[in-house]
Amino acid sequence: MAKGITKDQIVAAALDVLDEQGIGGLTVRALAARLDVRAPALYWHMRDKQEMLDEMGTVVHRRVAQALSESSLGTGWRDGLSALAHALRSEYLLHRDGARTFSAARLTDAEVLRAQEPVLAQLTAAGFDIAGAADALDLVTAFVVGFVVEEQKHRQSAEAGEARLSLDGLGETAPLVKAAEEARDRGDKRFERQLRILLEGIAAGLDG
Amino acid sequence: MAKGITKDQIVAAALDVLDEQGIGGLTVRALAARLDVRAPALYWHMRDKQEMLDEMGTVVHRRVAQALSESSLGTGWRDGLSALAHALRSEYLLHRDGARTFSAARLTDAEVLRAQEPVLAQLTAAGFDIAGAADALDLVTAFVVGFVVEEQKHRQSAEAGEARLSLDGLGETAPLVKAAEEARDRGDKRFERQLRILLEGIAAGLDG
DNA sequence: ACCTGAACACCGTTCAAGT
DNA sequence: ACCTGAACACCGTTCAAGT
Repeated sequence: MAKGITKDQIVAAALDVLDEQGIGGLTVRALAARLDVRAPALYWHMRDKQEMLDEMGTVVHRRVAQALSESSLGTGWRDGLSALAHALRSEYLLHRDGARTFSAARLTDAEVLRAQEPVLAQLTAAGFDIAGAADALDLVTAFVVGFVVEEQKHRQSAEAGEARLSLDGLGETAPLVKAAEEARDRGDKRFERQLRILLEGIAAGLDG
Repeated sequence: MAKGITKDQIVAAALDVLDEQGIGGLTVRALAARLDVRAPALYWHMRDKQEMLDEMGTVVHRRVAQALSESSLGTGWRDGLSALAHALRSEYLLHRDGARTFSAARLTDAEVLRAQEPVLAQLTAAGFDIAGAADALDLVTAFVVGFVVEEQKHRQSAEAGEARLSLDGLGETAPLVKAAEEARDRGDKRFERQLRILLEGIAAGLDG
């Protein structure tokens, strides 16, 4: 029973393959094998591989929207943007190569954007005009994408046990670069600090 | 005369192929053809394709460092970070798929990091501790990466004449999302505004 | 409607062999 | 030292044919 593969199943399986094999191992054949069909079967359900990647990104961003709608109800614009940032980072971090993969995808469903409505409402209620609200939202989004791209790049080279760039030569002529490298922590605390700085800048636009 | 291909020539040719064919057209064979050799010849000069991508990213970031060292001399931390942001965005925008391609690369030369020294010096001179200076610098970098990734994604789908996501269905239930979409300009002005907001947040950390 | 087998035009990479 | 020819094990995608 329940014969035939659905688009949702394809996307779910693709996310599994992504996690296990990484973006380089996410091939149409590997995906087909996981679904127990031959590769050409997938082309009955999707136009090409890019469409599959776009659908994957849309599903992940739908989850971001879902998490956002569950977390930011009834609070101020700061909490709204913070919830957006956290939801986006969390969903990206859930998947191997998530930031690179999903930030490159193009949404196939405009409904996903609806989750921005309450955040924009909070911002405009606080006194931002619509352009300022859009800037604030886009700024937070760009930061999270850039942050997690870098975060996952480091995480992977660490897991692969790859040689870090030696900073020995910089010790004498660039002591601050070396000190900054050593002072840099990784992970949640760093994200929270930088997000807070960003939100400060947005808040400053209210009275400027 | 001048027989034999050099690593620098390979990287330069690879950047040309990237601009003409995009990241998907940047194959080892296409690169070899441009250099008038057969594909296996390239493997005498590099270990694999990833090393080539890393070298490309390193060259581009060296240019960012160069531009930075020429533009921010003798000014305050704000100008230093602003120059960094502009140099990074400019060099990324110079190449097709630049943000995606180069932000994924891993630096092969620590010397590139030396360009951060004057910026970090400006920040610490202004009163930031080393961790705060590193946060400020990383925050600006993450923003630029995220901003240009999005910028080039939109630019390409526009050039390819691809269908924009229809927002019609959102008109009644998500008017702010629709208004924000219509209010959003693209390009330099938007970048300048968002960068200014970011710098405001960093400045706030000095007295907080 | 949904899937397969076979095939096409590619990939990145290796390696013996050439100069 | 530097490059080629040939080959290997793959890719994404198409399409006639099957059910």
